[in-house]
Amino acid sequence: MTQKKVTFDDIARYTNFSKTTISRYFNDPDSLTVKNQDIIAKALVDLNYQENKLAKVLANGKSEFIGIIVPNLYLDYYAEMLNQILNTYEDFGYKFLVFVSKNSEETERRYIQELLAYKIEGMIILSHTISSRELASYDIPIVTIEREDAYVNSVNTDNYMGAVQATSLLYKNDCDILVHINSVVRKEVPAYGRIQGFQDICREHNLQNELILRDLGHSHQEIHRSMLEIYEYLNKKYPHQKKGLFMANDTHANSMLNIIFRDHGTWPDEYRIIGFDDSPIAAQAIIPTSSVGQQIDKIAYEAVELLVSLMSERKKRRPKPQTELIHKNVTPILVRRETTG
Amino acid sequence: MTQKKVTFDDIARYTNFSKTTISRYFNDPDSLTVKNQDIIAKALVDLNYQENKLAKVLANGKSEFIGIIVPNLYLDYYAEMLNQILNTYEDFGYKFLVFVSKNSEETERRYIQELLAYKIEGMIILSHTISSRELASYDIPIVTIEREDAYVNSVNTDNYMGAVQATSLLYKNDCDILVHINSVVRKEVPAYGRIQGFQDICREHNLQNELILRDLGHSHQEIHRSMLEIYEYLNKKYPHQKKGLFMANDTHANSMLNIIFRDHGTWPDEYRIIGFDDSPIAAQAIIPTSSVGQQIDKIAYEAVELLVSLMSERKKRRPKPQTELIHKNVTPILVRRETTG
DNA sequence: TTGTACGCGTTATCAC
DNA sequence: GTGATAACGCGTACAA
Repeated sequence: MTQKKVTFDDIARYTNFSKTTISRYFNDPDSLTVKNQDIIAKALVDLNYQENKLAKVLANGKSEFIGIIVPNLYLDYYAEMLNQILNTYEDFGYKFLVFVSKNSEETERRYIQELLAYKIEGMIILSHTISSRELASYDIPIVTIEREDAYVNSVNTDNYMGAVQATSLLYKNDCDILVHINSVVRKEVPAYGRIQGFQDICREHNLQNELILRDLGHSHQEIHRSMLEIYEYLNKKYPHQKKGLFMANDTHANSMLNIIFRDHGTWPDEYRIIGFDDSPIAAQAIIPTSSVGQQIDKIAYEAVELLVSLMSERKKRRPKPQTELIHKNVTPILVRRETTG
Repeated sequence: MTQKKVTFDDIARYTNFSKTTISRYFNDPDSLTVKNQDIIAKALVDLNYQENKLAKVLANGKSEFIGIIVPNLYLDYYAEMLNQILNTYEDFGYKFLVFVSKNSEETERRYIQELLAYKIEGMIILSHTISSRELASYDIPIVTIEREDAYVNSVNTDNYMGAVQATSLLYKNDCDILVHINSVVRKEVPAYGRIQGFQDICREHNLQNELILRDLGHSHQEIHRSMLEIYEYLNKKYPHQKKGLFMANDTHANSMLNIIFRDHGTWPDEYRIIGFDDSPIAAQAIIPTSSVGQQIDKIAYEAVELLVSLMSERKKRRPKPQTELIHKNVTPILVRRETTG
């Protein structure tokens, strides 16, 4: 049996104050005498009061909701990012309404409508389906993470710097040939910087290098097959040369690593390998794998912090419209393990 | 500049209907003539109406919110479970407010209060900190997943059956000695069934066996160190015997697998190993690892479905109080890979 | 089929 | 320092 909720009216009646005073007890307690504060405090426990934030929202418009759309949660990167975002509740008090979008623009639009219906004050977008131009058309503060961001605020990893670090490390490992293996990445996506960084360093030091960009598949099996093909290709093309592999992520790196290791029965000097993200798999691999570690905690915090500042501006009596977009970059950290010297 | 929102009143004025008719258009459209439906539909786009579900909730009490508390998201198990739970939005329409609890009872209670303040209709609890007895004291439908559930409804994996399958498989692999390695598990937790199942099968077939229960640590490093110790211990105690290892999860299994593989340079016939959960790591390991796969999608769906039925009952004019708790079991699926014959 | 009037639980404005 | 009273946007008897 759902017991009927006790409201400010009940408390007011119980304490012989007015509804207004009860409200003030919560929002500006110091405007009451200490004595009266105690009276109300006691009444709250006596009556077992349960606050109703929805009524509050209706009255003052501040939902303290942030909407989130993530592409999935099976990639460790997104799971950890969501984790870190949710953790910011302790710092900012915003609650999160989370949707997982499965690559359909239409469903994603539905999700956004649903979020707007719940009066979210801002959005954090990690999915890639809807263009930033369309996102910007919603009249609400938005921060994206690691996706095309031409028309919206964003926080991204400095992919270029990450690639520079990774490539330089392979270079210092005296590799004869440097290879970057990645799927086809659009120029507008921050991750494109990984390709640029790789190329720039290779050019700068005049290094023999090869860029392998193609659809590598998504399932473990597909990726494994792709890596197997590439492995054989590299062995044929660059026999007895020391090959330095800069992989697009740690899953790819692990797959390639396993192939090499099983083929040799050990970790051969002929190969060097470095992944991206510093996912758990990098540390848990048969040979702990070097990786460019994204500072997920920092990215998440900065994204929420930025969004909070935008939302706060909105709540002011005379909010200044945002004049120019903010794009923050977070520098990745190179994690050196056993797959590089 | 936040444009002021258009409400039912605006639409009513624009169409010369009353507020009530507009409301009916949304909640019982067939009670209007088709012609009038069209008029209102047109007005909605003309005025660019944006529904406000919070006002709706305040009026009818149905928030369509479900609160979730997960312990973390770095374990693949929880991430995938959350993913599957969020996906049920397409089936049931409930939105999810998610909190990550970091093992403090106090913060978890705060989270629950916050959830209640937003008028959630039910809760799904995956964290372990608060006793089911206390959870039951909240006047709201609750379903837990894979945790102590004496006083609440729950959906769990049939851990006992999983252990039976795993142990039987090792037995059929002609192992001389079966070992179950786990942390210390309380009897009240569903996962305790893994220990029972292992023991029962060993007794039944009169198998030489050993139970290693101890704190194995949480970080990758700690786990690795524990596994190393256990590996050396087993080699010393059972030299030249074929050892069948039933591990508590795939992370442990992978750690042990790597140790064995690096020690031998290949996968020796002297060892058989099987993990639990069928996490990605099981397929991505240097030797694809056999595992007892939890049907996370099914568990998630059943949990939400059960919760929805409980919440629906509540919304009826004369809800029947729940007389007895419901505990559902989902049978795990044995995934055979290369670490068992 | 449509409209009137009030309620949902809180905040905001103005008065005292 | 405290209290009336009117919002906030929608649902729902009850009436017409």
